[in-house]
Amino acid sequence: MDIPRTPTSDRPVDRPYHHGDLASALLDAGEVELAEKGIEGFSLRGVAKRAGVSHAAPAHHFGDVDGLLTALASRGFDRFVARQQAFCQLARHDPVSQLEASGVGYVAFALENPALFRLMFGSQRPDFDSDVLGRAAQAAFDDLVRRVAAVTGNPHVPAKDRAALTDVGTVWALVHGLADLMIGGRIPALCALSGKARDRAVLAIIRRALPARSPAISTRRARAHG
Amino acid sequence: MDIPRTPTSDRPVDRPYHHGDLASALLDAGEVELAEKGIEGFSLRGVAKRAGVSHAAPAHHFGDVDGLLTALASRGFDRFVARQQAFCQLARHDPVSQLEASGVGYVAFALENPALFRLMFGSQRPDFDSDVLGRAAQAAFDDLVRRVAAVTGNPHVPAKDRAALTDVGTVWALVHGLADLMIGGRIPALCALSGKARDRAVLAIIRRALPARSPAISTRRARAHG
DNA sequence: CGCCGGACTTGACGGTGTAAAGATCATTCC
DNA sequence: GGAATGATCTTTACACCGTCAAGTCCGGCG
Repeated sequence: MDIPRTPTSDRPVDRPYHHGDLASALLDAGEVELAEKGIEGFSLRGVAKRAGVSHAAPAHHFGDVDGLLTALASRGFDRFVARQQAFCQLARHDPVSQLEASGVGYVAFALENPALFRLMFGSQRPDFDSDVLGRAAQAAFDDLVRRVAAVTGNPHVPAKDRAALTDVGTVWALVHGLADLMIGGRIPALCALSGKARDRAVLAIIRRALPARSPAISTRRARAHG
Repeated sequence: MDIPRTPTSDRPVDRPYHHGDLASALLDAGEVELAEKGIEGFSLRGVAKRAGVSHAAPAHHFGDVDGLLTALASRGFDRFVARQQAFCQLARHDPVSQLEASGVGYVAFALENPALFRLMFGSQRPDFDSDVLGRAAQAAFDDLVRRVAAVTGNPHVPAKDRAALTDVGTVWALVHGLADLMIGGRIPALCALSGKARDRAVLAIIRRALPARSPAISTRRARAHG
């Protein structure tokens, strides 16, 4: 730290008393804190220290620690869908390839941001009833439903239609489970891989579970067994 | 509290200074604390209070909070495999039915013990390098590998054989993802169900992803795509 | 110019994990 | 039998945490 300071304060003199955009600075600091300390070691005071402000400053903008975590999770969902879209744009444009690419992107995001991913899917602390987070999470879910529907050709929403629920649930559960297990290092043979090799292995697993390329068959088969 | 106490102490007089089996009493209390407060609100002092013992007593037996959580996770894995076996015994004895039942048991355990499940699979705090937890977790993994191998007929271990890795990874990821998403309430249409109806829906999803009943086909198809 | 209100700091309080030292008791050894 | 020993549990203390209340700073409006 070589920022000039007044003799009596730790606050840099070139930064005004009013930060200007402390809220987003706290979000940036929070993301770093989350990535470094993990969700279990996350601390409001640590975030404040990273942003160079007093320990109580975050509460002023986010209410309490859960408020900051909610905002972080919301931001995470935005980047989450963006990451999946990035993978989709590199893939072929048929529905199956798009769904597969989206799944590989899902797993890639999780491995790139393990603590954030755990915050988004494995924590009780973010408030999913809040407007901003609720909307962000719903958008991610809608994306998935849309891509699955493009493959199956079933236009119904999963909440009402049993076959659609089975279809979406299968894809989502598979990809999500893969992401969660790999974050935790529970599949050593898979976690040992990296980069393209890892993406290929993930893709193989996704294809292994979604072998039926023609839409009608998969949904009917699921119904026959139910 | 109507337990008789000495005037100078909060310790009940009918319990000796030495508890006798405090370690296992702390494990019981820890399980309750975990279930009630969740992994995020879990506190060593809370466990000590539940066990009626001083706040520093747990550290003597488990070192620190992570030590207690490690022991709890280990116990959890034991009950986890037992729960799956219970479902298997009620199912038909062919390999496919056994694997399916095991998956339904996996999800059932997760929903019955959400916080414990999250501790076992979604937390960095338990020490999986410790002998007792490492062994318990490995036993659960071995069970899964064995049941999958019984279906595919592939005798290789997943760590060495790519097709076996794909097979086990697929099943595990699917069931695990289902469990984790349902714990988090992320699939409302599924979470709304309960009891037998829920088990049927879970079974439908498992069957949807494992449609290939004959072993050779599935593994070869996975290889052809990789 | 005055002052009003949001932005941020300071100080304090209860709760938490854990290290160190003290108290109690079962066991063993003479 | 009686003392020594060591494990078990308690007490005390400290640093860190989240959060509340009060105080300080400063842009903007009257």
